[in-house]
Amino acid sequence: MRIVFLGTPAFAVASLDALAHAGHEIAVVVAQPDRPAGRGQALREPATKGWARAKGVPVLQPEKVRDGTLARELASLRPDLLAVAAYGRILGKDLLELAPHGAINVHGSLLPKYRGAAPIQWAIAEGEAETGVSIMRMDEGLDTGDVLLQRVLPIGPDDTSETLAPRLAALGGEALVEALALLPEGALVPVRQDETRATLARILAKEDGRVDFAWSARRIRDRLRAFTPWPGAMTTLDGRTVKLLEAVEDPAASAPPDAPGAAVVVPGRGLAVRCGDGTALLVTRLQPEGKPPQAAVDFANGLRRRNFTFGT
RNA sequence: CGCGGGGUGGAGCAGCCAGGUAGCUCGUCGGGCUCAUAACCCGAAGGUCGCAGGUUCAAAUCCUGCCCCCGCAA
Repeated sequence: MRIVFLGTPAFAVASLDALAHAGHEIAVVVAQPDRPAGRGQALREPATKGWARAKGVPVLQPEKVRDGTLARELASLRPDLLAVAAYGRILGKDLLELAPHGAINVHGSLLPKYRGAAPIQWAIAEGEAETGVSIMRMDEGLDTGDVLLQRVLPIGPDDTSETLAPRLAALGGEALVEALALLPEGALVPVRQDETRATLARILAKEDGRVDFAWSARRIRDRLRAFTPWPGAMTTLDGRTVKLLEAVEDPAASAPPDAPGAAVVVPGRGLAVRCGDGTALLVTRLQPEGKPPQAAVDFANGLRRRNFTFGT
């Protein structure tokens, strides 16, 4: 098919690649505009734009998608279908109805759960044992369209968003190609989403990374995995930010029983931190503000005390 | 020129502001203790203090330039 692709980050690249390898024609890639990013605030281009440049596919990066300009431009390309993966904008009716086969979306969750911008992260944060991808027919809502096809993927106990996202993205690409093969035959049955089971995976904010040691160790670790690599899991010590990079639930619960956040050095292993509900977290790797990532044991060696309290 | 922290034996840090003695917690190696241990005791090796200039009798420390790492912000 002749496809107009809308997508921005690395997650979308897997779908692009899958479509191309399946023999579909990518007429144009539509991505979010380049944004200033990184130290020194240089412009950073979306991952999909990089892919398109490498393949010689034209790229559009409109600031506005609802003023009709984009729709007219895309319509002139006479696509069979709009394929969308993590584009980052809600599409209007003009775009949804632009192609004969409409607009098909790849979403990184088992809809209706985790609708929205950060489905992969919130699935991990909620401690899910499995998630998946959904191929859906888009409507004007936020991930509310009828589901055409779903594929399940287990979440490993040590998975982070960084390790899970590529697998989910690849699975999404496969599912998309499969759906497009079945679509013209009418072999896909659109299934309405059960609104009563819908949840929202809202976009992440920096503040989501702040750890509250009144939570259980399990919850803190789930969020740490979910928010890796961004926004991470951070706390403070003596007014300086400390990112927690790796941690496990501490069965020995060797942390001091006092206040949440109270920590003690466990020689050779890390830092045991008191959490909520009588649990403890053994932090094994962290990164102090302004310093490179380091083993928690090394961090402890640099401190001149054996116990202290995070969150201060 | 967006804001800021930092480069000191293998690791993480102190020392710098008030120049002169290389420190701390670990790791490594050797020895000891112990049923045993990531525990404890004794001893040892290992450092051009990021690089280059300057000031000084004397620079990790003061001044100038450069390189590299990182946090924030986006």
